[in-house]
Amino acid sequence: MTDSACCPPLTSGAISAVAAVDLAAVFKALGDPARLHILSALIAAGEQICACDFVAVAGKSQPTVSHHLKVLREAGLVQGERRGTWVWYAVVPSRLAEIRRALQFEQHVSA
Amino acid sequence: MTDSACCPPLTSGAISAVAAVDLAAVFKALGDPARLHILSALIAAGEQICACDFVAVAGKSQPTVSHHLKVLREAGLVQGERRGTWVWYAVVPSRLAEIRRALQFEQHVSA
DNA sequence: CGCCTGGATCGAAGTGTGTCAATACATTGG
DNA sequence: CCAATGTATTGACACACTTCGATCCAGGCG
Repeated sequence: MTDSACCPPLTSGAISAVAAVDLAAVFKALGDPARLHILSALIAAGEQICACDFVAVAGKSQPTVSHHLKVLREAGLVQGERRGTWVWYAVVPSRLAEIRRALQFEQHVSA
Repeated sequence: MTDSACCPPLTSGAISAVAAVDLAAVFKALGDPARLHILSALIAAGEQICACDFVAVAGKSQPTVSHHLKVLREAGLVQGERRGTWVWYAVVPSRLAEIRRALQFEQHVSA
């Protein structure tokens, strides 16, 4: 590294290693079209949606959809509630808000 | 599908297929800790950063960092400008704003 | 109780991604 | 023009991810 020419003392970055891994995990969960379709349907609906509908929404097989729902669940983006035979899913708005907040990355632009 | 019991006419979701693929691509670019470190450093700095610094920021080899910078570039998240021997990178704020907006997914909650 | 349906899990195949060593390209300096 | 340094590309390898068929688990219904 040519310290003399171009290098401010940054070196460690502004985000912690664990925070980076955590955030990356959430973004990775969002980084699939099928999962975005599911999430979009949930948000557009504004209410719970039966898991059985996501097969049509995502255009994927039932096991695949179940897998995607698990990923979204583990990312804290959706919540599943068993109601009799069916499982109803809902978005977790606070989680979405968190991510939006993270996306401005402490960009405290001096208000 | 048991239409009688649980299925509203959703079926197609609220986001188009192409939009889903596009958005997913951006989120995929954000879905790596090394890239988040780079982006975070850029935003925290609030100014351009020499590419040579990212090796320390990300803790990865020079080719790996170059690869990540390419991914961020192609996602429209950062911009590189060659200035003599070095290349200086800057974040693209409008792109970040776009993504934050997408994250509320047309949640026009009846305003 | 046995059956049926919705949902999750398992196993496997194919593809994509992160990583680095080696190398090529670009620009400055002698 | 050649050497030196910063950056990008290539090739290769290991690992993770998406996908689906087959199977298993759970809850209602005859």
